[in-house]
Amino acid sequence: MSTIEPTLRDLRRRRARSEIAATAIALFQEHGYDATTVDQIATAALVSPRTFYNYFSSKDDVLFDEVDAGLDAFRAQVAADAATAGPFEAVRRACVAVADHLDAHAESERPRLALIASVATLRARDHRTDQALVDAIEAALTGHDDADPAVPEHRRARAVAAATIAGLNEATSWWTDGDVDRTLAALVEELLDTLRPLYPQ
Amino acid sequence: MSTIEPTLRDLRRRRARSEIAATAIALFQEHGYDATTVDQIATAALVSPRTFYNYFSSKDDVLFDEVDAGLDAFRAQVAADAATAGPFEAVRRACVAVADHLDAHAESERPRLALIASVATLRARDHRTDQALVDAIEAALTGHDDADPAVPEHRRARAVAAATIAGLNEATSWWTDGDVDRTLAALVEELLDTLRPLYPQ
DNA sequence: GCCAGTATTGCAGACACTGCAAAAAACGCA
DNA sequence: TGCGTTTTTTGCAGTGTCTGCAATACTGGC
Repeated sequence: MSTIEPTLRDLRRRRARSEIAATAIALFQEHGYDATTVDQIATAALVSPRTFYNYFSSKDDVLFDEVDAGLDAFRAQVAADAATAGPFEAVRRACVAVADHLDAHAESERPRLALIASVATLRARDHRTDQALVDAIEAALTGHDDADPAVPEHRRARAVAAATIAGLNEATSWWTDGDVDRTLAALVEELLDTLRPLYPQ
Repeated sequence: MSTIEPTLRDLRRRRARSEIAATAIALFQEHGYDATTVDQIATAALVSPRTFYNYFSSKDDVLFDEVDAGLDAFRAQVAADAATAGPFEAVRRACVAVADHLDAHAESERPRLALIASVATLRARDHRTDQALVDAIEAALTGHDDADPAVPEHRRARAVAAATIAGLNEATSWWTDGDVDRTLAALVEELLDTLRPLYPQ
């Protein structure tokens, strides 16, 4: 059992998965999320509706295909930089890295984020991700992976973390809506500058 | 047509509504939100399932019956106090007022909030309320009801508003979970003290 | 006691999603 | 190449939320 051997079956499966996702997103863009049924996605992707659920646990799952990977990267980078550069710098770098990525893929990411923002169930799903991000920032501030809210210091850290993510979401929303003609990275830098006083030092 | 005449029909209707809501919430507490079907709620409330939807637009609507009224009160109080006492004080007073109310009705509000926090679709619904609260704080900071994100000053205001609400949600969550043995009002005061540096003056 | 407006209800149907078991396909190996 | 095993795909039946529609029951005013 070697560690890396992408079986032919795995490749096949991965291809099918991304094909279904691409089909679904295209339909969402064209007709809207609610107006697109799983049956339509399946038909367009040349599989049975039941097979769709073999690949995705729900209709909205299709829009959050790569977030988990990105989340892990964020967490790792924050944790790594926090030790050497302090929490604020760690958060700043990780956030700007994400922003750079979104700026670079604005063509596809903007409509995707707009879609998420516009549908309640999708926003709910996004909330889970936000919680994970808050956890990461909190850990950078406290040095612990699990903070006890009975400790005032930890409460403060978590509040700052939550405030940061909330602010970032606002910035992302401006960028997504095209309300302001700046890169997301620039908006994120500006936002973190606003929140700077909350961080130590 | 006088302005205030609660018709007998209206009273009837209001009573039916709150009876269904009470029945539903009791069932949610006992069996959990997901494990409770609309059919069960209707049966327990002695109405047909179809009638349930005459009173509530969805299963989760039942848990957000009075929030709109509370929201209006919050908005009004913030707007009123902002002019005389400044944005921070206005926000502080309004938030503490809400917290006091929740502390006073902890018996019923704590499980209700716990329920909301534990179910994704309910949290999504809560998000709408949060947006309205952010709007209210933003208005207190900018003096305008609709802020244009193209204006840096407005971006800053909205970011601060979003950060505040996010922090308040964290505080509420600690209180709801019973992780920390303090009143919500105390936690809210503490939180706003943390966020104080973000507000003008 | 009748009439108009309102509330309640049943029914059929759309849609998301699940469990189960059969059919089809892919794979490994001789 | 052919065969048995494993995986994948699929159909089917069913649950649950929610909607539109039309019939029925009811209420309040005259």
